[in-house]
Amino acid sequence: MLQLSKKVEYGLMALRHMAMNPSGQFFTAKEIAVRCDVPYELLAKVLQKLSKAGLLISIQGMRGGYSLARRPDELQVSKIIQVIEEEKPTITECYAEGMDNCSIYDSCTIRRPLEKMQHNLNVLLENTTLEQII
Amino acid sequence: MLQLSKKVEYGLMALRHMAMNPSGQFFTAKEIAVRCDVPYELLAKVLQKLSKAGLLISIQGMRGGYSLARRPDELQVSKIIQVIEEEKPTITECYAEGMDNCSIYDSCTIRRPLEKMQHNLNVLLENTTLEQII
DNA sequence: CATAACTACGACTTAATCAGTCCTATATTG
DNA sequence: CAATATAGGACTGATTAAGTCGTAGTTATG
Repeated sequence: MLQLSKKVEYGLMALRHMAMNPSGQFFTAKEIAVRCDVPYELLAKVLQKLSKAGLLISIQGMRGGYSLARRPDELQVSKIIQVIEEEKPTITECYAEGMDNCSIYDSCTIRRPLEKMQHNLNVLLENTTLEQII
Repeated sequence: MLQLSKKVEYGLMALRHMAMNPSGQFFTAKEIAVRCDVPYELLAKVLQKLSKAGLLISIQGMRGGYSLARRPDELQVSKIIQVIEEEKPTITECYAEGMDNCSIYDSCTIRRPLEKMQHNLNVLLENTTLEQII
């Protein structure tokens, strides 16, 4: 309940690992997986998403790897979650997907009231940057 | 991701329904289920938990039902979630269950850094009361 | 130019959790 | 004692998360 997924956890661990080392340095997925004791295949996909979204720079081929594309203080946790999960973190699905996916959309009595809570969560996740969780 | 469960949603809807009517009034599970357009059996269990935890007063038997045991402004969302889920809302399992349930507890590099975020979430959920989501 | 060391990406399997249903017991009223 | 509630255990099905596998494409280097 309200928990981060393993993918997000692994992603944060990897990003933290990179942020703790001199900027510009490149790391392979395998190296990070070993260091963070995390399943390689899963981590690899997470890194691919982060790279595709422009949060990481990737270099293919031998001597390739990943490197942070932004300064840690510019990297919001909300953005990291959004990229990895492919959707913004929402406390209830209708905020993300609208009425089409909610069978009681019209009769739902808490959608509007919960908007405040959602807003506060947004602020919290936007204000938390990678730098703060190093 | 970071979403409330249906049980919590239904619980909040039911509590809101009660809070919007004169205090002291009793409601049956069936009545609330119909009004909120929510599965009766599931809702019934949620109400039982809330009552067992002292957030609701229950009266059994014919002409029975549930009533709020506290004022809406005394009912924290964090408490409601905790009762329904039977655990405090945590962004990562180790905060709730400790090292026994986490295979990488020792090597986990983000547990301590994330404590700030967890703390901020706690504050948010504690400061949001039922009154505010009416 | 072949090979080793990488990223990229889709398909698949398994595990875990959540949502929902059903059944029975117990309490209370009239 | 019949009707209407809460109480609660057991079960099934649906959905999602987690993890695995296979393969293709890219690049440095001997």
